[in-house]
Amino acid sequence: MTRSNSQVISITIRDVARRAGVSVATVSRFLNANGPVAQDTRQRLEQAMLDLNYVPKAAARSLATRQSRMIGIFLSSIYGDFFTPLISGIEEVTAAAGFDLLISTANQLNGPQDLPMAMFNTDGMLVFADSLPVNTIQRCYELGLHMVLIQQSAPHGTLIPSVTIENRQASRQVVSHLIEVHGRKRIVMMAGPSSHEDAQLRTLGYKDALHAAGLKYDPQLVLTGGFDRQIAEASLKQFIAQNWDFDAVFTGDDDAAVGVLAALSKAGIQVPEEVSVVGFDNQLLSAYLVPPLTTVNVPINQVGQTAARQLLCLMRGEHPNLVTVLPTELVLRHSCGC
Amino acid sequence: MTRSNSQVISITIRDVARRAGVSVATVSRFLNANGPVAQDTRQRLEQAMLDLNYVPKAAARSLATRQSRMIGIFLSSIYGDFFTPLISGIEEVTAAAGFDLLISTANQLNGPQDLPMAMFNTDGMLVFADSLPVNTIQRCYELGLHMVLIQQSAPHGTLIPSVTIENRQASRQVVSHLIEVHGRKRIVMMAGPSSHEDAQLRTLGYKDALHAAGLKYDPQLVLTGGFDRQIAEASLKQFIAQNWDFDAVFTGDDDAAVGVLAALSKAGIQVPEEVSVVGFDNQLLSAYLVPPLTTVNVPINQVGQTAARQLLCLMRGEHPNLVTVLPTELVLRHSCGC
DNA sequence: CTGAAAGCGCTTACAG
DNA sequence: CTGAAAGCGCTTACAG
Repeated sequence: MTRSNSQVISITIRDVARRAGVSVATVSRFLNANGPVAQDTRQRLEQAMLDLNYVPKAAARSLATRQSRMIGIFLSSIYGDFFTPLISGIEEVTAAAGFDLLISTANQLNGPQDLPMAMFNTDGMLVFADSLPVNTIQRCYELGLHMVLIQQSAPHGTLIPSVTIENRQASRQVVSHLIEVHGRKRIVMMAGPSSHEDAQLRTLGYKDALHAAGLKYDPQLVLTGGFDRQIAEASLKQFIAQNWDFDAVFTGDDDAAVGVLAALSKAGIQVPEEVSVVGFDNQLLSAYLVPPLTTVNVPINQVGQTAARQLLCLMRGEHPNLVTVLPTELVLRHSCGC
Repeated sequence: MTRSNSQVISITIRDVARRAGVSVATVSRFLNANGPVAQDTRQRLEQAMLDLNYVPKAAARSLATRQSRMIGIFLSSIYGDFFTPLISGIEEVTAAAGFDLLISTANQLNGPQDLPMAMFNTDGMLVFADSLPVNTIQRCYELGLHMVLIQQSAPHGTLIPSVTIENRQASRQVVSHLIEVHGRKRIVMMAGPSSHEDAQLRTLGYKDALHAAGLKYDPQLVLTGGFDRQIAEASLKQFIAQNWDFDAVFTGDDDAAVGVLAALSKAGIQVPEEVSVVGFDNQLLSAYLVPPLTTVNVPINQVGQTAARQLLCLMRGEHPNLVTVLPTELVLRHSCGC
């Protein structure tokens, strides 16, 4: 490993200027296409950069422009099939606008505002539900940081744009489907983390459906799913062990549905013959489950795109939509009985 | 949105110095703990920073130190349950060392070396198998960029550290299990992308096992799985439609196994009674499949950690291990017949 | 169309 | 233990 100590010789804008016989100002103008440059000068510059293998230093540029060209994403976790399409959607629009992405899972909050310092050096940030305490969000807002909330509405007193989906309506719809089409009456709600706004809304939608059908709401049927395979499996397993009286399960998300399906299978309970199962999110995996999962399509990729666009808006000083609610769609497969 | 135009008033090291009644040099020393600072000076500095809400500008610091404190990760895609634990493992060690992560999926290669320019501004990069053309890797090496390869060995003529796992051996082992324990003889290989070194090695391991058992290698049994649910499902579906003669499937990775299980289920073929299925990777999901998947555990998180550690080594000018091969382990569940 | 010069906000020898 | 000053590599009015 003799090369491990080798330093990359740093080519600067001065080297390029010298080789092309112009000033650094001209090189800069050419680089940023923000000023006139004569045709033949262009040629020489192009050549010089190629010859020298020139790459502008981001740090110097940031310092001069006071922009980092980076956007931060705050996630509660990087795990889960949900985040991949979300990040992917975000990346599509930020990359097109020339921004890089700094991804941070909320595990090391060390800045003066309980934020990783790196975040202060981004041009804006995208904050996913529950990844940051509400008062931290508020302080960032007061400091004037640009940000957009995802799957969470703006804290009281702030005007932070947010992008969410029809959590409550869609939940009501899928549960109503269970009741009306499949005649289910004892429906278990495998609820997500109560601190998540979307989890709360989905549980409310479940109650709405019950109410609309004149079914009584039984708190005993509401279990802890945690948006998590393992937690959901354990929850249902325990439930099955002590009770038998249910004919369907609505899980807060598809991940929980994976756990529910596993628990049911291990207990020898037939899906959908004995028990219907429906999820939420329409993650890529859901079509491959056995049986294929009936769920609610959430345009996750689009959520990411939209949030990124609103943030870009904000950064440009334009007026983004304060609230965006994206539509969902019922995806009927086999696990409900269809 | 009156605040959208508001500028964050930028507090600099000079403001802190002024308020604490010292020079910027002293503030810097305090900040970086790389020089003596009197006890009472410390106190005043601490207070001043708090009062002013001071956050050092990363750009200025980078420019002065010529270090970005960022590490780049190059992935072919961000999709798949494989990458999450990988990134997570990487993050654990880089975060502890004070580095941020810049994640790049190889879709926009625009720098002079077919690399996103942002990558040149990192202090080092982690390159996952097949995310970068070999000659790009070579050029980066020649430029003296610090990097470590994951699941791919160093190109000829280079001394780039790489971190891989026992792909060939483990494949042989799991296929042998199918043959010896479950008496399988017509084993389909659902191969990964042939450009992936690990996919090639897994197919070699499959052949090794056949050879060792005295079974003849039948190229017709090698299908295209692409490390992908959908591709694998389509491949097997077609295979089933025209042929019936197989009693097991070894998939190049667990994702492909998901597709295989789906195809089998739709064709009404019983697993493991009629056909055994085994995967590779031991992704989180595999335990939740129906039936639970027999697979090979790959310490993905540890692969990430190790690669990150080697990179940190390289960046410090130390001598990292040129080749690290991490051990795997057979995970027996129900899909093979156990 | 082009250049000289100030400035962005840090760090780092060097002197004291 | 502390400060003055140069330097990191860009960008951006301003003048020509």
